[in-house]
Amino acid sequence: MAKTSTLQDVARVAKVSTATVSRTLSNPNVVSESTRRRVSEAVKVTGYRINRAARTLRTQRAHSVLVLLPNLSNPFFSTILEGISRFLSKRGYSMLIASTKQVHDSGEHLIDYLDDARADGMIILDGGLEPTVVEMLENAPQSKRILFACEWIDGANFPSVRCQNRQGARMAVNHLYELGHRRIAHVTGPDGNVLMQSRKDAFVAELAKLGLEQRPEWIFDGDFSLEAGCVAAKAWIALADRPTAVFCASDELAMGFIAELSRHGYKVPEAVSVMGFDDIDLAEQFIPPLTSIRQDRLMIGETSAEMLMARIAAPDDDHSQDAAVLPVSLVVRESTASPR
Amino acid sequence: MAKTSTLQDVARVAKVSTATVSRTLSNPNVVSESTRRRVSEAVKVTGYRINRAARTLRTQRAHSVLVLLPNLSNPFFSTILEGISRFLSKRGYSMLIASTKQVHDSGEHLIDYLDDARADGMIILDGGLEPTVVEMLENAPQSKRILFACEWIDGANFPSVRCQNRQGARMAVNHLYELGHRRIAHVTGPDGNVLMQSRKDAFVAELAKLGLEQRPEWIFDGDFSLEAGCVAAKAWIALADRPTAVFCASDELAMGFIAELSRHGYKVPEAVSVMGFDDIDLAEQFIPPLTSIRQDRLMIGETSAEMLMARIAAPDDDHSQDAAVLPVSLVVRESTASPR
DNA sequence: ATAAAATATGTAATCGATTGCATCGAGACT
DNA sequence: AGTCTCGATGCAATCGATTACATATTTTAT
Repeated sequence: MAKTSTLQDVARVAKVSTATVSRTLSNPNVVSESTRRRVSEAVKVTGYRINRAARTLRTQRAHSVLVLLPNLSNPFFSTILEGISRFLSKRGYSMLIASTKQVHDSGEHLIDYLDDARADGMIILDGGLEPTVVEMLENAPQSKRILFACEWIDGANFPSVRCQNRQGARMAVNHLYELGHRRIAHVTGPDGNVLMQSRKDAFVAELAKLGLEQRPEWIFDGDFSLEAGCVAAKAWIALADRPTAVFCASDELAMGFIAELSRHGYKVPEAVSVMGFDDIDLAEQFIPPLTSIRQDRLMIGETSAEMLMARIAAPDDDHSQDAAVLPVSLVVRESTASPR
Repeated sequence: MAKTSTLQDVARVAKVSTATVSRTLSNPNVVSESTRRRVSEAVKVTGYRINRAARTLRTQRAHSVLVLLPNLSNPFFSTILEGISRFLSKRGYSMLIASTKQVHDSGEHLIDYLDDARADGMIILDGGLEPTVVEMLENAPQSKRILFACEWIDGANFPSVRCQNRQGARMAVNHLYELGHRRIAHVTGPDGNVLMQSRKDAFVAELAKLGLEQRPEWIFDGDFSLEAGCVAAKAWIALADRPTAVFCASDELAMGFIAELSRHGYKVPEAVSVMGFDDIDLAEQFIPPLTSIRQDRLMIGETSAEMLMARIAAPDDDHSQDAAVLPVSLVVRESTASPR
């Protein structure tokens, strides 16, 4: 059972120094054509694989990126990860995954991942970090290698990739308005969440702009989850004076909302139009198929990875303005209709 | 901006050798109480963080594990990842994620991850690897640090963690039988998949055992996806002589099936009882709430991580019989009922 | 033809932590 | 007192790749 071979082995076989082998591999155009061939041959013969630990130690580059999720079991993130991973693997980078909660519970600090040469950069998909953690990240010498995606931290100066949340909410309201709805409710995301705030603010502003009636009891506090959608549905049912349409801040909310309504005998969109946000895979197969605001999660992932890599490659360039805002689009399906 | 400090720095501050610092950190009981205190103090003062690349290089232990998925954007895996990550982070290990397809496309070999000191072990959630790849993995010197979870490779000798697929299928058939169904159909997983095979075999065997009628056209070829469920539903509708119940090999299949039926005006469970397999989060909120076979994905993850770590820690022990088969349970909801 | 410049390659230090071996001092035993 | 043990610590080699610098060789310019 052959131990995995090293640069030395390759050098010996190719009858050159390790320096030459190393150069052949990382900077082929500085070595002559003939040695290049000899070395390539030797690499093949020995089955050489670079030892990443050694390279990392010497170059201080881990060639890997950490992706931080609030919660690993949330399927919302899977496509984003796919996008990140695609970009990274094209560049020979690996993807580490951790959840903020677990890192915290295990007594580690987030910054350790950058500190201890495990990762070169960090993509954070969690806008709900504690202020002390945020402050630590901002003041860390590695703060330039941190990027937020989807969510972000208000007031902090990290680059971020996000979708047009306000625009999405506006599109939602206008879609419902054009169908003829004049009494429109909203189920929000979790308290304090930046996405929920953007979407809610834009929702309120758009209602105002259209001159629609607004009532406090037509805004239901939620948290993006199915359960919260159910709770909101109960609240809607309990209203004496019910809105004819509901814009939910996430597809899961909308699904929970519809599910709960259905348990009480209300049909969508006949009794009420309901729409979501995100356009997750299942939205199309839900009954009724869900009208939603689509965000391109694959692109969010790819863009994040690309921006982070650029910052890692050139940390001193001015990236301070970096903030990609990706477009959203309205996907009309069957959960919305004109009020009867 | 302080460069991150090294063992040398700590040693200097504590006025001991680097050897002593290293021992204090990794094997505290061989150093005296007093130096232990001095070193701890120095660690705190300097803000020392171990450099993992250096440690990996020296010890040949990366303290990280690679998890391989067939497809990153499949939300089925997220809870499993959560389970794996929980266990790993407890042990100070990191989790790398990659998809078999991407690794393949980027021209790398799977085994490279173990070869190049990036990961100490590998959990593979993809039973659909190409035979040449499987053969390479089997013959690699690192083959003892590979484990399959959920899916596995028939004929290969890797340890694995899986759920009781046959038992689950039996429970499904019996549930439908007890409701009074005598004409039961099955929508399978993808061709060649080990899960689909187990579930289908057990389905067929159980029908036989109960003496129920079997017809080739009552077995619909699927692939675990929503779309395949829709296709199967169309096929069901086209049948002259329809089964009264359908056992789908995955929840997504069942959802697609039900969604398509609903588009054609058929209601579940009135027109036909439908059940799934997996009990994904959404099953409960689907309309109608889905009867399913529940597998504990968190436990699959944790068990996998635990078994793999044991093999990494003691590669020479005999683990050849290792195969954990985790229990499944029937969750009855509203998508199944007695035939009218 | 000769100096200067450009190209190709080798030598050896280095990244930071671990660990086998050597050393030293203190207590135990005869 | 002399020898032996044992615990605590230090010295220095080591893991494998990269790279500044030195050296040797070839090309170009004058």
